[in-house]
Order: sequence, then C-alpha cells, then structure tokens
Amino acid sequence: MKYIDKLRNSGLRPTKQRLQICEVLFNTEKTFHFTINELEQKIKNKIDNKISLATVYNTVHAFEKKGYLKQIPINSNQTYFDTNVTDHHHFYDLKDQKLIDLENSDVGPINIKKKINGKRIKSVEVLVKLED
Amino acid sequence: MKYIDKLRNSGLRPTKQRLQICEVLFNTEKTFHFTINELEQKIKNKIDNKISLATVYNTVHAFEKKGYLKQIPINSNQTYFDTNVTDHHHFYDLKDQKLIDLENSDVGPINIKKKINGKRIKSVEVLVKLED
DNA sequence: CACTTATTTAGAACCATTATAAACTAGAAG
DNA sequence: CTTCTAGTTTATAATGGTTCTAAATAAGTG
Ligand SMILES: [Mn+2]
Ligand SMILES: [Mn+2]
Ligand SMILES: [Zn+2]
Ligand SMILES: [Zn+2]
Repeated sequence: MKYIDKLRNSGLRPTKQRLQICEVLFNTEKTFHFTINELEQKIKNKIDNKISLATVYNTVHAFEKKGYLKQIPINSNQTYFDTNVTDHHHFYDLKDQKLIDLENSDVGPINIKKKINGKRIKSVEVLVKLED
Repeated sequence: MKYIDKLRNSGLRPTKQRLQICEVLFNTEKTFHFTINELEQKIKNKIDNKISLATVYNTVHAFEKKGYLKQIPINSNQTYFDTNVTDHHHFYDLKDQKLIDLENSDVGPINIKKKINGKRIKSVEVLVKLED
C-alpha cells in the first residue's frame, strides 16, 4: 500500500481511516481544493464504512501539520484546503465560490521589498477575486 | 457633523450609533485593521452609551457594502476588516496574529496573465505570512 | 403632528469547528 | 501469541463567532 510508508515516516500510524482518506485526497490525477463538508461527501461516495466527522477533522489537521495539505486564506464560512502544497496563487470566483489554481508563470515573481525586524517570510500568496 | 452627509449620501440614516461608530472607525490619523470584538472594545472605551453587538455587526456590514470598509481574506476564527479600502497588500504575523499594510511600492505591480472566460478581475491581493 | 420605513436591540438560533472521554487499535516488548 | 501502552477513533457535547427574529424606537416626510 503506497500510503503506509508516507504515514509511518511522518510519525502517523497508518490506520484504515487515514489510508482511506489518503486515497480520496492524494490518489488523483490533479490536485484540488475542498472544504471539510466536501471531503466528507467524497469519502461517503468512495468507501463503504463510515468515518466519523471528528476523524475527518483530526486527519485533515494532522496532514496539514505534516505539510500534506494546506489551508487557503479566503473569507468563507468554511475553511478551504488544498492538496497542492507547492507555493502557488489562486483565482477565486466570487459567484461560484470556486478556487482555481494559477501557475506561477501566470503571475510572475513577487519581490517583497519591505522587511520586518526579526520576522521571516513564510509564504507569499496572491488571491485574485473574479466577478462577472 | 462631518459624517452626516457621508451617511445620507449613501442612503444610510445618520443615527447616533452610526455616527459614533464612524468616529471610532474613520476619525483617525492612520487606517487600521480590526475584528468585530476589537471594534466593540474601542467603542466601549470611546463612548458613554452602549451600542448593541447586533448594531455593530449591522453597521460594519452596511459600511462594507457601501465601500467604506473591506474584509481581509485571512484564516482566523474571526473576520478581519480594514478601514483602508484602497487596493493594497498585507503582512500577516502568524505569532501575534497582526496585520500590517504593505505599500504598493513594497511589492510592485502584479500582472495576471491568465484570463477566465466571462470573468473580470475584481481585486488582486497579496498576503505575506511572517514567522519568527 | 401623523404616518411610514429604517434602525436598534436583546436574545435566540445557527453551524462550523473544537473538546471530551470512553472504546478501540497499532505497534512494541516479552 | 499475549500483554502492555500510547495513539487513534468515535459519538456527542460544548464553544463561539455570526446571523436571525421580532418587538421597540427613531428618522424622515408631508
Ligand atoms: Mn488546521
Ligand atoms: Mn459582510
Ligand atoms: Zn490551489
Ligand atoms: Zn490593510
């Protein structure tokens, strides 16, 4: 099983639930964006047994901490996550409430000239809001 | 009173509560960022009477709709607002959970090359996360 | 003043997320 | 295999920011 080592190497026990969530999250052609609710639905459609909502939250947060997922800063009543953990930017379609990845070549390098004493830059993210 | 016309011209009745909230939000040297809770505290410190929490929410949303405030996309359990409604970017200090304005000259122009059919760009915002 | 409509308000409701604590399980040691 | 322990899952309750409700109040109009 291809996710067992990934989990073990991260110090996470490869439980049935985590492996199944890995299948839903990472066994795909393309990366994607999701809310916890959307992930719950995907899980329901893909597997037979039930995974409790608490476990879905726990697992998503564990994966986020290990760097397998990242949160996307957006104003929504639900938190958005991304299976694309590389540094990249987003379109946000305000009407459809859908996120679309931007390639770095679609934006170009961003050089932050200002420095804050004692702080390091952890990430630089561009959010482009779209309207009709 | 300097905010009466502003409100009337926006189709908002210049009530005592709205005028007092205007004083707290706009009668300052610098623009600033705030959550609803922080705004409530500022109001308590600055005025004698009480303004109900519902009115604070109502007013902030009314001002946002009229373009006097804007929401900042950030992952937090509370919504952040900005009295600086010009297009600008932010540092976000992850430890202190504080927002800091970036001047446009600190970032430089951002040219989005990708187009989405039938959609127009409404805003382009950069969020720079800072860690120690 | 009389009337209409907007606004304020306290409190309830909502709902995504987090906390709890008991049952279960993976991995290690014997 | 058996035992032991720390990690994990789970149902359910609690939390807390935000929104809703509906009654009281205030603003604007004539
Ligand atoms: Mn998280
Ligand atoms: Mn709003
Ligand atoms: Zn993405
Ligand atoms: Zn700002």
